[in-house]
Amino acid sequence: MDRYDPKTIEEKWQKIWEKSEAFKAGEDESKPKMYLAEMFPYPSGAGLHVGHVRNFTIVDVLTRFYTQQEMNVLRPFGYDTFGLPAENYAIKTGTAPQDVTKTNIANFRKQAKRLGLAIDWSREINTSDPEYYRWTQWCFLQLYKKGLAYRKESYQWWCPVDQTVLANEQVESGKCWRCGTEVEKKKMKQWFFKITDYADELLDDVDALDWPEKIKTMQKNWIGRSEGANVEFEIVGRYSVTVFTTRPDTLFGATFLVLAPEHPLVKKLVNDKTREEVEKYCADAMKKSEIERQENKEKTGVYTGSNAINPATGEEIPIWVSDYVLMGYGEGAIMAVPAHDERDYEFAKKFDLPIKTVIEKPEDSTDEDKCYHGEGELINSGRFDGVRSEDAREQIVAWLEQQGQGKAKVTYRMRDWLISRQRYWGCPIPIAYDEEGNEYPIPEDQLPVIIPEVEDYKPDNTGRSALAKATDWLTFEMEVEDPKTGKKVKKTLTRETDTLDGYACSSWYLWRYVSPHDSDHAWNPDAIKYWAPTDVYVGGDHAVAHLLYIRFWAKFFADQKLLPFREPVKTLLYNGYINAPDGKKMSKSKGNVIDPLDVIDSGYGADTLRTYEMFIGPYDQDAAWDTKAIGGVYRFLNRCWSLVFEKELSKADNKVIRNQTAKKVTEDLHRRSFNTAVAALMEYVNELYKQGATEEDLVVLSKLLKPFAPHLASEMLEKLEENDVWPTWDEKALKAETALVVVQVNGKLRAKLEVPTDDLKDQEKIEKLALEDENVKKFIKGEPKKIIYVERAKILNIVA
RNA sequence: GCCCGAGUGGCGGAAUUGGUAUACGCGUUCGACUUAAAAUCGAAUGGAGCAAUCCAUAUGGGUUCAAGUCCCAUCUCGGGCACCA
Repeated sequence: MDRYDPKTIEEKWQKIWEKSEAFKAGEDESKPKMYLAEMFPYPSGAGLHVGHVRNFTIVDVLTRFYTQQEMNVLRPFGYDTFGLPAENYAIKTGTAPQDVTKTNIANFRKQAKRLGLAIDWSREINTSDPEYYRWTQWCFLQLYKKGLAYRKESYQWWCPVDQTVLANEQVESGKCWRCGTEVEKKKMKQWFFKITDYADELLDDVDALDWPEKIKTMQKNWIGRSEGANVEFEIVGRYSVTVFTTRPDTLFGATFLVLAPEHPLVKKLVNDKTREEVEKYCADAMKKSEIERQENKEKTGVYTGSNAINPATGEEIPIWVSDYVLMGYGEGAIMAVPAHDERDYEFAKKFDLPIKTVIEKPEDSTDEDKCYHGEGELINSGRFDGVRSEDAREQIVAWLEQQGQGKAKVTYRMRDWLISRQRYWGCPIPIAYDEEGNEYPIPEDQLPVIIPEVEDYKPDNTGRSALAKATDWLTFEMEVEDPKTGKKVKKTLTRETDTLDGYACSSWYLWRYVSPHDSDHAWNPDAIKYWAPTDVYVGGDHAVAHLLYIRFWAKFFADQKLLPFREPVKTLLYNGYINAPDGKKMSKSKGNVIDPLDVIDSGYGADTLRTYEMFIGPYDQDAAWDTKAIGGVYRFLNRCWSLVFEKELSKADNKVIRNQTAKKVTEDLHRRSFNTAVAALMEYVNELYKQGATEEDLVVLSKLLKPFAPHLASEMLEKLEENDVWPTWDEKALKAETALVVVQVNGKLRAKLEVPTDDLKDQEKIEKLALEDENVKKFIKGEPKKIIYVERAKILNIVA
């Protein structure tokens, strides 16, 4: 071999690893375990992109680092294969999604192997494999049994292009997350998971997670817990209406009520005079898209014709309808306190409604808004006058509870998780119906409900997926318990044609990895006990959706005693994107995509690509691809190769930098500072180039390099006849014989003293040396006022 | 509008506990090798100045022996939320 040849080296080692199944998770359960995973990819037709490489390499560097430290490491891999791209491709070309998926997986697997990833390939999973989705259906049934999977009719987000409903988490600024079309509201009967049952725990447990603050904040905002009260307002002569408020202390200032246009009571509150106008207003409001509603912040509304009674004052107040009140939050109705709420204030001004101040603005308040929404003393509030608003909240709620006109209430912004999709390429929901519409879960021993083959995958606006076209599959006979008589009867049933949101399939895959071939369990109880939860999970997407759902399922299955933990991911690393050289997002249409396979094949090889992507910057920040900078990394690997294969060994003693480098790289990997770890290796190599290297220097280099450039490092270790066990360092060897002490006068650098390391303890000696220094003398007139010496920082500051 | 995060050379970035600002890499310049180029190797590289030195971490203040790091205000950029009562 004449020079560093990545192609030959990489092919050689990839074959060796494949043959020896080098990365199978260890089975010796006496060793400490480490379970790492990336967010499994959706295998698109385009193959791997540089973002995947960054994501996978982070996991790989840590996998190899912990493996070299002789831990038991589990690093599996899989594919998230249900979803729209495969189905849309099938609609266009007529190829079955099953076949498209197979081809794409084969391509992804091949490409991932060319990166030299330390994957336990015996654990590969694929969410559209019937052996996998059988257990997704089983998970659904567990939730169903406990009442946490249920059907209800309500207004839902509907994407008119993809012809399916969407979860709240999949609507981004009023648009479909997949195709960008403005979503519409459609009233439909749909399946939900009752994630709101876990709202409190999901919120309370966030703080303790070793996750990025950004993600934690987003989850907290998403859950959006508000404490307040539900208050009953009697409607003159008839029913009552319930409103939610976070400010029960302002009850005396409630001068009107506002209902959302969708509120069911609106119909009953109108009279012959107001009916026409109210009905028109509500119809218009519901026709508007969410974007239109958000853009137009000018308040609109109409009077219903009915009045309510303020339970605090006994006064009659009008009931209005307005689209600034949202049906989906709280009770879909509010008590308006225009003196202390900006939105209510605007509304009152526009429609000339009374404004009554009930909280006195403190004199020192700098709040200049027209309505004061801070705290203060109550006024115009009967016997609560003079009470601080903070205290009045509790007192007024207590008083309402006594009267039976209200109670303390916690409301969440988060809604239940809508899981129905009117699409073909998803996991069928294991439910069937009789002619009366009664639900029957498919028994667990009859799973999986297999996706039937159809001719035409196209959805239509019937609200049913293409599964409805598989008539042989759609209806079947099953022995069931009759809901009225309780007797076993044979019935002809019709299957549910909705499929599950893909996020359901990915909500439990981290547990399938521990026993991917277990045909009796979704996850094997012993294996899950040893491996789970996941120690390090790496991804750059799904801050609220996926990462909230896996937490929800973990808590649910923990309650069923099926999981021994309540949080599925200990440490989350949220990696940044890799953008095009121009700083913009890479996209096919802009033609600025860097293909990682091209980079490898151009001669750089996978090791250079991996090391470059780790060196490009902090892993959690976005970075722009730099076509030139990758050459620097290639040069670095060439120098590593050259040190082992070309250069003569030297007798030079590089003990200090060798030990320092081992320590630095180890510590940097522990704190996930991959870019500085590579920089430390570069410094070390530069030093070895200058000083010459001993065999031990090279062994340490190869071992430290292996997580980043595993093929090259393996080649180097083979030549050196060494194993890859992670090097330790000698604390005593970290210090050179002499050390540099920086001398400052009044905080400015004036001299550098080279002193024997042993003298660092001796402040007097160092002071003496410093004061004798010619340059230091120039800046000191007379006696120094004060001298500060910090041994740890090796700095001496003279205050003159 | 509200809530976070960030602003350091020509560029990507480093500085982990308040302690030598600019590690490492790119780019640029010079030199060696070469008929030449590429590759490689070596050296220099924040600004001003012959130099001593002075000035520089978005801007303006403050705390401290010492501030990129802590505090206050302002500006700019990025992200999240956004009529959530």
